[in-house]
Amino acid sequence: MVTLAEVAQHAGVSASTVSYVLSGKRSISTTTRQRVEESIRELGYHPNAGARALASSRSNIIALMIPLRTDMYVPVMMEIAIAVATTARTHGYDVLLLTGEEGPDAVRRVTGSGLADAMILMDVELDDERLPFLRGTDQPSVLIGLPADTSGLTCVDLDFRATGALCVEHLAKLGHRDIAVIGEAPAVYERHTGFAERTLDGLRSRAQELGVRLLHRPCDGGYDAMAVTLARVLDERPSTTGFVVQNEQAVEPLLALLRQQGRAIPEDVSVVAICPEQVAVQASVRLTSVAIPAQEMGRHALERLVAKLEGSGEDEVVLIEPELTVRASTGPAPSAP
Amino acid sequence: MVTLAEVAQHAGVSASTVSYVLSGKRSISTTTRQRVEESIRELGYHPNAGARALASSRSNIIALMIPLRTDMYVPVMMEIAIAVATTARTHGYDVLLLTGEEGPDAVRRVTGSGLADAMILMDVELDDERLPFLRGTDQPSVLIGLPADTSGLTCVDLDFRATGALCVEHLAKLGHRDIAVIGEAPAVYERHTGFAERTLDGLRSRAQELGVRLLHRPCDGGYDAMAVTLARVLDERPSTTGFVVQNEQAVEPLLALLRQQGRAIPEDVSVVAICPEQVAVQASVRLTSVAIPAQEMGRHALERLVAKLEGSGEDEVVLIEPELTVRASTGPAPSAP
DNA sequence: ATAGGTTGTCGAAGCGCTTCGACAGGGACT
DNA sequence: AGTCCCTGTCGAAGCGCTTCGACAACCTAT
Repeated sequence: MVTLAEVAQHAGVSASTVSYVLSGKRSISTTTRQRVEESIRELGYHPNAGARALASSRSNIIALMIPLRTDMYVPVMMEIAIAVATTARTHGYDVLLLTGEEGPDAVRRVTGSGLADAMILMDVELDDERLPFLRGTDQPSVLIGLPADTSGLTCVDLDFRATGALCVEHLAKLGHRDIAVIGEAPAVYERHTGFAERTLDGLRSRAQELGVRLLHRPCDGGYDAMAVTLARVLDERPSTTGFVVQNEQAVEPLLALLRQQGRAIPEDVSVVAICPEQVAVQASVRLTSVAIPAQEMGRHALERLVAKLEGSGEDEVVLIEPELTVRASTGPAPSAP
Repeated sequence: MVTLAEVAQHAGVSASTVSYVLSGKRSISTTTRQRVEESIRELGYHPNAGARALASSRSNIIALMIPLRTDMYVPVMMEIAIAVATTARTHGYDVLLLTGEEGPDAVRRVTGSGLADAMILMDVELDDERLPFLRGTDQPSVLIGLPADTSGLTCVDLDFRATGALCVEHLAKLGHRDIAVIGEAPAVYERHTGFAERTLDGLRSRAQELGVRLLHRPCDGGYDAMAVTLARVLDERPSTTGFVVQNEQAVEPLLALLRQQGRAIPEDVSVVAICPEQVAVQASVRLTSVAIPAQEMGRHALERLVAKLEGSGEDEVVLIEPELTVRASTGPAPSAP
């Protein structure tokens, strides 16, 4: 293992000089800098992370807490995680992966040990039990998702209220007066995950404003669950011509079942999905959808966090503006016979 | 920040004693131990990770390098990552998330800086450029996936050769004589990812042994790609009655397209999938499948790695035995008319 | 020419922990 | 009673780095 001291000796300067070359915290003459850099390259020197963390009390590590639930759509989580990790690298940080399993203890452990300089939390519940620990420390943090009380917190999320509104608007404009909402798995609502409720909120209030009837049903992923849910919906509201789906695992089943019932998309029924782009374009019908900008969320979260670490970040709730892309799954409501 | 010294003072012992209580590396009398533990609790002490790493030259961190490609099935990656992370915690390790982006440099950086004690690599190519760096360091590592040359490496993977064989056997036993293999995206083969080729190997050699005709076609995910591929396959080999799919994104499209052509599953055609359990049971037909045991792979990899860190692990290739579960998508080949 | 300000470099202290060798005290033996 | 060996504890060194204050050397403005 090559050490700073060895580099210093090789370059004929003191250790502190090498350190300043590395950190740029003091000015160094060009000649010295070059000599040092040359030595570093020649010896293949890599600063020791532990020593650095100890001396500077910064680890240059950011903790990312991801859920280990399986009822959420996994690729979105993954995409966020990867966006966080790659963006972190561009700022000189590495990412430590924590699973939700440990819960609040993980927060304490990581902040207490100085393992990470800051943390990003995903899958935030409305009344998340990790929040007190976050508020109780001066370690910067960013949530992906919105809790009920955001005071003193920085949060990044898609504006799901607006997303809901957007979906209803689109369908209403096409003349649909009876809309069914196929939601996330019941467990997601039970645990009071903010985004699901906020979407619903947006859907409902816009529907009311526009005089559209709304029927919301949570639904597990897969064909069987979707079949049951769809049957109930059509039984209760046979006049339904518009669907909003917010559950990636239910999208394809819904399309298949509608087709199976002889309802053509978009001639007889229209479907709007709230899902990642990839799902929308790879589905059996190219779906009109509001995209979940996973990458953008990850990147945003990380950048806010870095801003806070550098002292310039204020607490703030960043809501990403939703965008609805019209594709082949929506069309004018069939006129009454 | 509470330090070791403060705990020691509070408990009326020396710092080293506290350290030994924590590490258990020397015997401590019960009374002292209790007094120290009490102080630790009372003061809310957490050992400083940096100091620990510096003094002991062990960071208790394991690096996990995940691919950031999108042509692989993401949930599997995620599941492996989570299994690694949770298993790591039970052994006292944390996990650092590296994305494939940095490539070999990341290996150098992490081993050089002592940031991590060991690493796990996913998405290994047959002639992976990270391998020289792995072989060139004495830091333990485990690969998930198999490169061409496994000498001096520890690898964990599903036995994809056996998996391929198993699929053919099952279909052959049911009387199918013409089998089409819908494979991963072309890019996966082009990059020489081991598992895809090994599966093909297993499929082919078993097919030959059993006198079954095999037609292999790579295929991108989604409906459009699948439609093109399927049309070609049926054109070239109209007598095809059995399908093996190794591409999660192509499974549902395949099923839908077959149905659309009026081919009933499993009466007219049989389909065997190589995919995670969840995909198999959530599909529109419950699929006969060979499961990809993501969790098991992650857990295995981590446990081998910990064994190596503790000095007892030998280099070794661990191939997980595939299991074929019969569900509703396979049945006897239709007898010739 | 001198005071004052820059700029570039160095030495030393110290971050919080682990670990080694030393050693006091108490059995269990001769 | 003396020796030996445990067991439990302590002190000190040191891990590799950052950072602070000091200071020499030079430059500029009087």
